[in-house]
Amino acid sequence: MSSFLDQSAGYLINMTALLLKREFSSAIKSHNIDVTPEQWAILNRLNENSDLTQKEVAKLTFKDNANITRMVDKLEKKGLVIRHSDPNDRRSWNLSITKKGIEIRDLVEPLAVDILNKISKNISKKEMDSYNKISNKIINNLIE
Amino acid sequence: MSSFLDQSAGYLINMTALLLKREFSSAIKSHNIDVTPEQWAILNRLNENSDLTQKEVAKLTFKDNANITRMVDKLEKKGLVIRHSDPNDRRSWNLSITKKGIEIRDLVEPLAVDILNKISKNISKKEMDSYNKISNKIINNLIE
DNA sequence: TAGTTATATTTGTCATGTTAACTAATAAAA
DNA sequence: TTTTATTAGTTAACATGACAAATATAACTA
Repeated sequence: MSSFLDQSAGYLINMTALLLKREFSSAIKSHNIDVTPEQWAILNRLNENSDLTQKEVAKLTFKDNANITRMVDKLEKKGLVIRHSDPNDRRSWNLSITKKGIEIRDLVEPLAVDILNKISKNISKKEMDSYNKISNKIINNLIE
Repeated sequence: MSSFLDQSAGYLINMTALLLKREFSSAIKSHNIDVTPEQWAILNRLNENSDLTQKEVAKLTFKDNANITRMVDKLEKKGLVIRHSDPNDRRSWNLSITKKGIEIRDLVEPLAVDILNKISKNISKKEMDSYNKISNKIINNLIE
């Protein structure tokens, strides 16, 4: 016996995200790259925007400040990110990605693209556009 | 500057699941119910099927055996689940949900339904059906 | 039957997500 | 300017997820 919830959007969203993250992690690992998907997301933001504060990274990644602290600690230890003191506000850090950080970011990007291709199998571009549009609607319904 | 990945299916799936889980957790907490969404998922399975082993629960919930051990520990401590020794295989447990477990499960179900309604705002039934269908396709692409 | 292999669960370790409490620094108000 | 409130970041505690190793039992095979 199985619940009607098993085919609900909630269940499916959760399942999809779980499998997707598993796939991404394992792709990164199989290439012997020492970074997690979450750490990569941070590297990505810092690659796009230099001198973000931790708070700004938290906002961009929809994560908690406390998490960012810990993850930046790890990224700093690995030499992928540097904390610079902010001359205007001694409470905050300006973060920058290192050369090594950029290298790692660039190594992972094609793996992300591969996975995007993999999940799109048997799904037309039109369908995927519609899927993404509805994802955005759901996100907005949850953010409000 | 933002990456093309920000509107990719991967990013959106991840974001949707994150917000959805946050919403669910906070709904449960705001009703002062002492259970996590993941624990509720287990209660749900045991409510549908009695005498599942931990391995079976793990398979149904797509989780790790080790995680199930720990979550069942917590559910047992709270008196929501009982471990019965399996007469045919002394390695495994047969799990059953308690009366209190069923009560908790039943309290949370309407909250899950509320959230399903909330995320469906401005999305037609037809659109949502298509969304779910594509979710299933993506899941299959990831499971293969 | 003895020895090997497979299985179900447990335990430990590490990363992340959530929450609360805390520190230091800035901003606002009296 | 002194007090008060807010803000950025840190730390600690707990739950989950992934992974590896360990234990006990079951199943298989020579």
